[in-house]
Amino acid sequence: MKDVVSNCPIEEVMRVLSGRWPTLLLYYLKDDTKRFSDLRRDNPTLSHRMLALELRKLEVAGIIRRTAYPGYPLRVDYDLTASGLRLVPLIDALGDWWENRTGDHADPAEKTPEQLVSAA
Amino acid sequence: MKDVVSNCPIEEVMRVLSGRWPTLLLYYLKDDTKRFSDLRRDNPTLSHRMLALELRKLEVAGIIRRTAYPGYPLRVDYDLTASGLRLVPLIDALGDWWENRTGDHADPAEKTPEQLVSAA
DNA sequence: TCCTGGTTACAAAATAGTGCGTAATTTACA
DNA sequence: TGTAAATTACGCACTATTTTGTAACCAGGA
Repeated sequence: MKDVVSNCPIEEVMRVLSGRWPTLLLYYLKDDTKRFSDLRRDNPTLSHRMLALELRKLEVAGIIRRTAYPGYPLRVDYDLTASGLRLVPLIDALGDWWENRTGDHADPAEKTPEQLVSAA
Repeated sequence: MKDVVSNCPIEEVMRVLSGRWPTLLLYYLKDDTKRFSDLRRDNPTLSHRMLALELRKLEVAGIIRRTAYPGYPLRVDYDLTASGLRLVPLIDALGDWWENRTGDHADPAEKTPEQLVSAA
């Protein structure tokens, strides 16, 4: 089951946004235009292969724009598209939610679990 | 580099939400309380093992609540916590963004790419 | 024996990292 | 003047690591 076309927008966004790198790259590109080598320097734990793959994925998804200039040495710029920019606050909202989420999974039950049992 | 503690909330949410199942489960539990076996029936492509793993991950993250009743046959209910419910609209927003994102990655450049080159 | 909700061990599959190759021009240097 | 070396953004093949699936096992009562 490789590429199941989902027709569900949420499933599709998540396919693009899942993983460590997409949101990270989003943030590196949020305010600036960056080059491939800039992004690599920005975080060394991201291999050039992954960077290339992720950048392409985000480009195809219309989140970032790739601008290649002719001549050598090569030169390619990356920045967010208008859509990409609109995505940023949504991701921020997730971050805020995470920070402010209550620990209500540990609270004194509101669902009459009189016969509640501690997990196996 | 196994479990890098990120201190970045966005990185942390994405670690929980990444993959096919988290958001799907969120939707199955959005309005109803479900049992393990319900969720399995709801979508057969999710293996028994993965369901157990994902449910635990979401529980630890405070997104869903697990309620186990004593006695056999076993009986365990799952539903969203208050935090989990608050997460739903944020995920919806992502879905909306995806559906309405413009194809501006293909538009007539607004960034003077006079010497633009088609990608390799 | 079946039921439910797991867990574990092992195998298979998907995903990520490493290192080499490449292109066209400039600079380095003898 | 000729040539070797560096530069940048990848693609590719091979390997390492991680994730996921499969199947078997458990508990204890009906």
